[in-house]
Amino acid sequence: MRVSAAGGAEGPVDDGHSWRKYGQKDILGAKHPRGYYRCTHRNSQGCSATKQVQRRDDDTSVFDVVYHGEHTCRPSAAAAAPAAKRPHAQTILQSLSTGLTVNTDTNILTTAAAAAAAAAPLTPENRSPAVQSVSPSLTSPVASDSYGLAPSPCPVTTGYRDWPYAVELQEVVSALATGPAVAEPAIDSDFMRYYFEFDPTFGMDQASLFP
DNA sequence: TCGATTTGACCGCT
DNA sequence: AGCGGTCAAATCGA
Repeated sequence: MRVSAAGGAEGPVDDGHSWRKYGQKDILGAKHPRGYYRCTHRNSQGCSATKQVQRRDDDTSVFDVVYHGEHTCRPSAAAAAPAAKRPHAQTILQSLSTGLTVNTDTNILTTAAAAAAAAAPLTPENRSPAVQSVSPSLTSPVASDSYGLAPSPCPVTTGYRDWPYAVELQEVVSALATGPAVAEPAIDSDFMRYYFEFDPTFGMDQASLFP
Protein backbone atom coordinates (compact mmCIF):
# COMPACT_ATOMS: atom_id res chain seq x y z
CA MET A 1 0.00 0.00 0.00
CA ARG A 2 1.03 3.56 -0.39
CA VAL A 3 0.93 6.43 2.03
CA SER A 4 1.80 9.96 1.15
CA ALA A 5 3.00 11.94 4.07
CA ALA A 6 4.39 15.42 4.08
CA GLY A 7 6.84 15.96 6.83
CA GLY A 8 8.69 19.08 5.86
CA ALA A 9 12.42 18.91 5.59
CA GLU A 10 12.73 16.21 8.22
CA GLY A 11 11.02 13.62 6.12
CA PRO A 12 7.89 11.59 6.59
CA VAL A 13 6.27 11.40 9.96
CA ASP A 14 6.73 8.53 12.33
CA ASP A 15 4.22 5.83 11.51
CA GLY A 16 4.46 4.13 14.85
CA HIS A 17 7.07 1.58 13.88
CA SER A 18 10.80 1.88 14.20
CA TRP A 19 12.64 1.63 10.91
CA ARG A 20 16.24 1.13 10.01
CA LYS A 21 17.50 2.49 6.73
CA TYR A 22 19.44 -0.01 4.67
CA GLY A 23 19.80 1.68 1.32
CA GLN A 24 19.18 4.62 -0.92
CA LYS A 25 18.98 4.75 -4.68
CA ASP A 26 18.53 7.33 -7.35
CA ILE A 27 15.47 6.33 -9.30
CA LEU A 28 15.30 6.88 -13.02
CA GLY A 29 13.03 9.78 -13.85
CA ALA A 30 12.73 10.86 -10.25
CA LYS A 31 14.31 14.01 -8.92
CA HIS A 32 14.87 12.61 -5.47
CA PRO A 33 16.43 9.37 -4.29
CA ARG A 34 14.38 6.58 -2.79
CA GLY A 35 15.18 5.41 0.68
CA TYR A 36 14.84 1.79 1.73
CA TYR A 37 13.89 0.93 5.27
CA ARG A 38 13.25 -2.28 7.13
CA CYS A 39 11.80 -2.89 10.53
CA THR A 40 14.30 -2.49 13.33
CA HIS A 41 13.08 -5.78 14.80
CA ARG A 42 13.88 -7.72 11.66
CA ASN A 43 16.51 -9.76 13.42
CA SER A 44 15.20 -9.82 16.94
CA GLN A 45 11.61 -10.62 16.05
CA GLY A 46 11.85 -11.73 12.46
CA CYS A 47 9.69 -8.86 11.34
CA SER A 48 9.79 -8.69 7.55
CA ALA A 49 8.10 -5.33 7.07
CA THR A 50 9.87 -2.87 4.81
CA LYS A 51 9.04 0.49 3.40
CA GLN A 52 10.28 2.75 0.64
CA VAL A 53 10.26 6.49 1.06
CA GLN A 54 10.60 8.86 -1.84
CA ARG A 55 10.11 12.59 -2.03
CA ARG A 56 7.69 13.53 -4.74
CA ASP A 57 8.76 15.42 -7.80
CA ASP A 58 5.86 17.84 -7.97
CA ASP A 59 5.51 18.64 -4.30
CA THR A 60 8.81 18.35 -2.49
CA SER A 61 7.10 18.65 0.86
CA VAL A 62 5.31 15.36 0.31
CA PHE A 63 6.80 11.90 0.57
CA ASP A 64 5.46 8.76 -1.00
CA VAL A 65 5.78 5.87 1.38
CA VAL A 66 5.29 2.35 0.07
CA TYR A 67 4.90 -0.39 2.64
CA HIS A 68 5.87 -3.96 1.85
CA GLY A 69 5.25 -6.97 3.99
CA GLU A 70 3.56 -7.15 7.31
CA HIS A 71 4.72 -6.27 10.77
CA THR A 72 5.01 -9.31 12.97
CA CYS A 73 6.70 -7.36 15.71
CA ARG A 74 5.10 -5.51 18.55
CA PRO A 75 5.53 -1.75 18.29
CA SER A 76 7.64 -0.37 21.06
CA ALA A 77 6.01 1.42 23.92
CA ALA A 78 7.89 4.54 23.00
CA ALA A 79 6.75 4.49 19.40
CA ALA A 80 3.15 3.87 20.26
CA ALA A 81 2.20 6.66 22.58
CA PRO A 82 -0.58 6.11 25.05
CA ALA A 83 -3.90 7.10 23.56
CA ALA A 84 -4.62 9.43 26.44
CA LYS A 85 -1.63 11.55 25.53
CA ARG A 86 -2.74 12.08 21.98
CA PRO A 87 -5.12 14.82 20.96
CA HIS A 88 -8.59 13.66 20.20
CA ALA A 89 -9.32 12.93 16.59
CA GLN A 90 -12.13 15.43 16.57
CA THR A 91 -9.75 18.18 17.53
CA ILE A 92 -7.43 17.29 14.73
CA LEU A 93 -10.26 17.08 12.31
CA GLN A 94 -11.48 20.50 13.19
CA SER A 95 -8.18 22.17 12.49
CA LEU A 96 -7.21 20.12 9.50
CA SER A 97 -10.37 19.31 7.66
CA THR A 98 -9.45 21.67 4.86
CA GLY A 99 -6.60 19.39 4.04
CA LEU A 100 -8.84 16.71 2.66
CA THR A 101 -8.35 16.27 -1.03
CA VAL A 102 -9.43 13.60 -3.41
CA ASN A 103 -7.66 12.66 -6.54
CA THR A 104 -10.28 10.95 -8.65
CA ASP A 105 -7.81 10.19 -11.40
CA THR A 106 -5.60 7.97 -9.34
CA ASN A 107 -8.14 6.88 -6.78
CA ILE A 108 -6.01 8.33 -4.03
CA LEU A 109 -7.75 9.71 -1.01
CA THR A 110 -5.65 12.17 0.85
CA THR A 111 -6.74 13.36 4.21
CA ALA A 112 -4.81 15.69 6.35
CA ALA A 113 -6.93 14.75 9.28
CA ALA A 114 -5.99 11.13 9.05
CA ALA A 115 -2.44 12.25 8.74
CA ALA A 116 -2.77 14.25 11.85
CA ALA A 117 -3.82 11.13 13.65
CA ALA A 118 -0.87 9.39 12.12
CA ALA A 119 1.44 12.11 13.28
CA ALA A 120 -0.21 11.93 16.67
CA PRO A 121 1.92 14.63 18.21
CA LEU A 122 2.79 13.81 21.75
CA THR A 123 3.07 17.38 22.86
CA PRO A 124 1.01 20.50 22.15
CA GLU A 125 4.08 22.26 20.81
CA ASN A 126 4.43 20.17 17.70
CA ARG A 127 0.75 19.76 17.12
CA SER A 128 0.76 22.54 14.56
CA PRO A 129 1.63 23.69 12.06
CA ALA A 130 3.84 20.69 11.50
CA VAL A 131 0.89 18.41 11.77
CA GLN A 132 -1.07 20.42 9.27
CA SER A 133 1.44 19.68 6.57
CA VAL A 134 1.00 16.00 7.05
CA SER A 135 -1.19 14.09 4.67
CA PRO A 136 -1.15 10.35 4.19
CA SER A 137 -3.11 9.16 1.20
CA LEU A 138 -4.57 5.77 0.70
CA THR A 139 -4.68 4.10 -2.63
CA SER A 140 -6.94 1.47 -3.99
CA PRO A 141 -5.60 -2.04 -3.62
CA VAL A 142 -2.29 -2.56 -5.29
CA ALA A 143 -0.55 -5.66 -6.48
CA SER A 144 0.42 -6.81 -3.04
CA ASP A 145 0.35 -10.41 -4.15
CA SER A 146 3.53 -9.81 -6.06
CA TYR A 147 5.32 -9.59 -2.77
CA GLY A 148 4.34 -13.00 -1.57
CA LEU A 149 1.91 -11.78 1.03
CA ALA A 150 -0.67 -14.05 2.48
CA PRO A 151 -4.00 -13.75 0.71
CA SER A 152 -6.29 -11.30 2.41
CA PRO A 153 -9.88 -10.26 1.82
CA CYS A 154 -8.57 -6.72 1.66
CA PRO A 155 -4.93 -6.81 0.63
CA VAL A 156 -4.44 -3.13 1.13
CA THR A 157 -4.98 -3.46 4.84
CA THR A 158 -1.78 -5.37 5.24
CA GLY A 159 0.43 -2.51 6.26
CA TYR A 160 -2.03 -1.08 8.71
CA ARG A 161 -3.19 -4.08 10.65
CA ASP A 162 -0.85 -3.33 13.49
CA TRP A 163 -0.65 0.36 13.00
CA PRO A 164 -0.77 1.92 16.43
CA TYR A 165 -2.79 4.82 15.14
CA ALA A 166 -5.38 2.81 13.30
CA VAL A 167 -7.90 3.71 15.94
CA GLU A 168 -7.31 7.39 15.44
CA LEU A 169 -7.61 7.01 11.69
CA GLN A 170 -10.88 5.31 12.22
CA GLU A 171 -12.06 8.09 14.46
CA VAL A 172 -11.09 10.73 11.99
CA VAL A 173 -12.75 9.09 9.06
CA SER A 174 -15.85 8.58 11.08
CA ALA A 175 -15.82 12.24 11.88
CA LEU A 176 -15.26 13.17 8.27
CA ALA A 177 -18.12 11.08 7.04
CA THR A 178 -20.89 12.95 8.76
CA GLY A 179 -23.17 12.89 5.76
CA PRO A 180 -25.99 10.46 4.97
CA ALA A 181 -23.51 8.31 3.09
CA VAL A 182 -22.46 6.73 6.36
CA ALA A 183 -25.06 4.86 8.31
CA GLU A 184 -22.79 3.29 10.90
CA PRO A 185 -20.56 5.72 12.74
CA ALA A 186 -18.98 2.88 14.63
CA ILE A 187 -17.27 0.31 12.48
CA ASP A 188 -15.04 -2.66 12.90
CA SER A 189 -11.46 -2.36 13.95
CA ASP A 190 -10.08 -2.41 10.43
CA PHE A 191 -9.87 1.09 9.13
CA MET A 192 -9.22 0.16 5.54
CA ARG A 193 -12.08 -2.25 5.42
CA TYR A 194 -14.24 0.55 6.66
CA TYR A 195 -12.85 2.83 4.05
CA PHE A 196 -13.78 0.50 1.24
CA GLU A 197 -17.24 -0.03 2.63
CA PHE A 198 -17.95 3.62 2.16
CA ASP A 199 -20.63 4.80 -0.15
CA PRO A 200 -18.81 4.79 -3.50
CA THR A 201 -19.55 8.47 -3.92
CA PHE A 202 -17.74 9.39 -0.75
CA GLY A 203 -14.77 11.57 -1.36
CA MET A 204 -15.61 12.08 -4.97
CA ASP A 205 -16.97 15.53 -4.34
CA GLN A 206 -14.67 17.59 -2.25
CA ALA A 207 -16.90 20.64 -2.33
CA SER A 208 -19.74 18.82 -0.66
CA LEU A 209 -17.43 17.64 2.06
CA PHE A 210 -15.95 21.03 2.73
CA PRO A 211 -18.27 23.73 1.44
C1' DT B 1 31.14 1.54 22.41
C1' DC B 2 27.43 0.06 19.87
C1' DG B 3 23.43 0.80 17.04
C1' DA B 4 22.04 3.66 13.04
C1' DT B 5 23.18 5.78 8.71
C1' DT B 6 25.76 6.40 4.49
C1' DT B 7 27.22 4.88 0.19
C1' DG B 8 29.41 2.21 -3.41
C1' DA B 9 29.30 -2.59 -4.67
C1' DC B 10 26.73 -6.34 -5.85
C1' DC B 11 22.82 -9.09 -7.61
C1' DG B 12 18.65 -10.47 -10.09
C1' DC B 13 15.53 -9.30 -13.49
C1' DT B 14 14.07 -7.54 -17.96
C1' DA C 1 23.21 -3.11 -20.35
C1' DG C 2 20.48 -0.69 -17.27
C1' DC C 3 17.49 -0.45 -13.48
C1' DG C 4 15.60 -1.38 -8.85
C1' DG C 5 16.62 -3.50 -4.64
C1' DT C 6 19.87 -5.21 -1.09
C1' DC C 7 24.38 -5.89 1.14
C1' DA C 8 28.01 -4.50 3.93
C1' DA C 9 32.09 -1.79 5.17
C1' DA C 10 32.96 2.74 6.60
C1' DT C 11 31.29 6.35 9.06
C1' DC C 12 28.44 8.83 12.32
C1' DG C 13 26.68 10.03 16.71
C1' DA C 14 24.46 9.56 21.17
